[in-house]
Amino acid sequence: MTEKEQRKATIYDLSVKSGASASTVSAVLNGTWRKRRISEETANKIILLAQEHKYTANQQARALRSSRSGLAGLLLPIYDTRFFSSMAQTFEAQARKRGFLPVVVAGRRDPEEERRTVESLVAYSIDLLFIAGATDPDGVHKVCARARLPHVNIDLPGTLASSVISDNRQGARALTLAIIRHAQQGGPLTPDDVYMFGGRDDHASRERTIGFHAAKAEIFGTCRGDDMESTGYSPSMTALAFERFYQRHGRLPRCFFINSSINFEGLLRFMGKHDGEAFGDIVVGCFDYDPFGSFLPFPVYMIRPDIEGMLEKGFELLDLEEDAPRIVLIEPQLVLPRTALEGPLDELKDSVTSL
Amino acid sequence: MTEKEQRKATIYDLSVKSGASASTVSAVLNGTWRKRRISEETANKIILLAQEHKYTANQQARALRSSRSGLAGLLLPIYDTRFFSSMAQTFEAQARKRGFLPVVVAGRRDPEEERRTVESLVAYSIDLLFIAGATDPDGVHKVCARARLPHVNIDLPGTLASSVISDNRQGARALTLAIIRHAQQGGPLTPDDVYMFGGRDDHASRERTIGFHAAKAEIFGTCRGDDMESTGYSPSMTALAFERFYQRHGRLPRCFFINSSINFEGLLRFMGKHDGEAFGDIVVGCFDYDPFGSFLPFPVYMIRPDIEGMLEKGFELLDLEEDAPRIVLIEPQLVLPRTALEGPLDELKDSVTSL
DNA sequence: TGTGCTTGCACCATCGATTGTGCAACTTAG
DNA sequence: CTAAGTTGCACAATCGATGGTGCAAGCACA
Repeated sequence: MTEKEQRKATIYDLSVKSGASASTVSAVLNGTWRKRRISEETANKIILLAQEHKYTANQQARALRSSRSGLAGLLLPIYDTRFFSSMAQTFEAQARKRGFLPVVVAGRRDPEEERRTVESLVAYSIDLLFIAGATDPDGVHKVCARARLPHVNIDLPGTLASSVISDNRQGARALTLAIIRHAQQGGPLTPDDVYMFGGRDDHASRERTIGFHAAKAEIFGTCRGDDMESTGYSPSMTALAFERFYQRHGRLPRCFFINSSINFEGLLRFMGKHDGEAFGDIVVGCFDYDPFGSFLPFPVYMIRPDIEGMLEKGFELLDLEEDAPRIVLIEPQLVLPRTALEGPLDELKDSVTSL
Repeated sequence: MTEKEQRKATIYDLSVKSGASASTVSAVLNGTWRKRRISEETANKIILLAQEHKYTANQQARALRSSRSGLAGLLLPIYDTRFFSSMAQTFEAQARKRGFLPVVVAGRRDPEEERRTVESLVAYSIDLLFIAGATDPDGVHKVCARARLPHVNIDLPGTLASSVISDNRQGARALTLAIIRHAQQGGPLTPDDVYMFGGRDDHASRERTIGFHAAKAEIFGTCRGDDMESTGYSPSMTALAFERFYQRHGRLPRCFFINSSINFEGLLRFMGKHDGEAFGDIVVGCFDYDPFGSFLPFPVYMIRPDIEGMLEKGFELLDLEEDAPRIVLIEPQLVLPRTALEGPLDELKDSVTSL
């Protein structure tokens, strides 16, 4: 009787077995029973029964009635970047900690697809949405607003909802200073030796550009404008940019700033076609962290956005339910070359060797 | 009237506006209207109305009634490995293509948490589940069976449900042959120069070990057993294993096989503490692909599992609804050193530069 | 004109949980 | 011993979509 249930138990099954009404069972099992003045005795009996029958509430029914689904959404552009997959993992942990079931979806940097994707989340009446790196945050905002869906922007700000983002400007400045100083150890440097690749016309790229130029100005006193190649978030376009630079100058810049690990993959593709002489003495800064990237055969400084901090803050903002949108800056971390940071992997219970 | 709806439209709203009954509206909008002999005219009228009002069905209600939620689950151990995040991304695309909303969750390699996680998916009456790298696939299977939830194992086989996995043995053999041959170019090699790090007592590790030893036997004719360090899937334990080896031999093995990119991160940590002399002439094989890993300052051969192929096959198996579990092998790909493969990133619409 | 078939749709129970309301039974005060 | 308050619970409507069933109107045919 306890073992071989045919279907999943419902409150009605427990109601019959316990002699209490379904509403009583419901109240007991969702924790509102004190408010409903159910006796401790009745409650305990029902809780025991529920455990015996491995009762779990049908979330669809609960959601239908209460219009709270228990689902929390995260919209990413893509997954398979260290940055976004860390985001997914951290989001998962934090959402579950708060009692939500996380649903992570990708908009593939297509405004239309972003909106459709969010619509489909809305159809599941998700309770909240984190928008991380949408191409069109405000378009997504409108979909959310129509559905009265609480949401925050993460990492890339929108104007219509609150945003939690990295301090791109300061991070870029620190990163640029670090690579310039490192490169200067190999001999004097001119502004022309310091270049920037990647990014496009979004808020993050703009801020990083400002930080990049601010650092150059601090070191060199001045800085000309012709020191960037904006390639979008595309490995292949970035590879082309490196190739062009190489054709023009016979080498890569002594020292350069790469806008994200996606663009960094463009450098890899360039490297795949050339041998070491093309990049023997370069110093690279990348606004993103990837442990393998940190150990490439030249100094790589990286910036690790504080994903945990951003998401934590994002949940806080959602709890506050303010209506005036605001922007919160979170400081990222400068990671020195040849550094393998610990990560979520280290918290797993798997560390036990089987030998 | 079309613009400022207060709440999301329901079939009842459309029923009133169209003059048809709610059941007619429902039938029209879910495509069963021909079967119900609704006239084309009525159908068109309702479809138009639905578009005007941006109607989307409440999935909770639909799920409650029909007990099909439209959710498809993927259980991962963790996200932030290139392998699993690619898996998540590919799964997302394939699930959406098939009309499901993907829900990706992580069990963190803890059998208990895996089961709890799946229970929570069951509470949402998900329609199918992919189990990728569960620590206890058969435990998860039981939870699924109780809930009559169709499921397949991906990448790590179970005995109770069908599985789609990489051909670990052949992959490991090919990888081992590749690194040995490469290392032999630097001078003669003995079996003691060829080592294996990482993995534990799971099916994948066992098969890879067999392939590894098979390759050694092919080359050296024989092979002793003392050529492995099983460290679990933990970066820190792997780092320790490298450290121990280094303490004993004063260097790393000329040539070694790393069981996964997670273990590879252990090598990074080791490298972070040592300078180049500890690994000047090593040749490494890793059973996983990471583009940055491919460009480290020594030759790295990698195996890229065919994630797309595995998932595709997984969906096929679920469609078949066989009851006898079976195992399908998918061939992985050997990736030569210094190779930046194209990936999902390249399919994005983002390639346009803003300059 | 009556019988029987088809067309086109409406009615209504149902999925499982939530929640406002009602009301016995019991307790306490006067 | 009665009125007022408290305790402990049951009842029933409801969320939105689905699908079995029933039935009127229209038509063909004898």
